[in-house]
Amino acid sequence: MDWSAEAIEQLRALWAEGHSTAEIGRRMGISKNAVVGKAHRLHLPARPSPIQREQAAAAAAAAPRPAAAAAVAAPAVTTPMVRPAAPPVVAPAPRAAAPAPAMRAAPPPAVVRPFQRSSARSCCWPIGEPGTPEFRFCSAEAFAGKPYCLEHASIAYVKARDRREDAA
DNA sequence: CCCTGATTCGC
DNA sequence: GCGAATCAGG
Repeated sequence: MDWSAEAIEQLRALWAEGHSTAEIGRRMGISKNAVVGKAHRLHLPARPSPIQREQAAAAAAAAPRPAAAAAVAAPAVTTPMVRPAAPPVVAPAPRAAAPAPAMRAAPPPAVVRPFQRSSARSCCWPIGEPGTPEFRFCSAEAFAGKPYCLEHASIAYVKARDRREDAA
């Protein structure tokens, strides 16, 4: 896997959209290990892993402060709709700064058609982290009725293999 | 057994 | 830097 700028962009985009590492791997034709390894090296915001969640929970149980205990006891508001649930107040984890990546502000760079107006023909490939000020869309001229420019369409439309998440 | 993500470590 | 192997959990 040569991690070209596009590849990294795609990884970032998919990661920011909250896809599982295996799913990202499937889409990019690489292993989930490659995905998670690269993500780690890129210092992408770690999403709550089963393991860490358990460890945090164990830590919470081990050192139950009143406030934390109350938080745990409470139904903890509603579960976010996005799958990678942000580590809520419940976790007094040392890695507290978990930035809750999931925002789903970005159109999935996949077969799903985002908000493509018939008149709008600028590429809506997401650039940057959704939710950050830097986040924007490519906005280059889109390619022949597609929501993306030629460059991004080439990486957006990937082999329709086993995609479970966006198979709308 | 399917899945999840993180870390390790030889390359 | 890369990613398979491995770990650790659901």
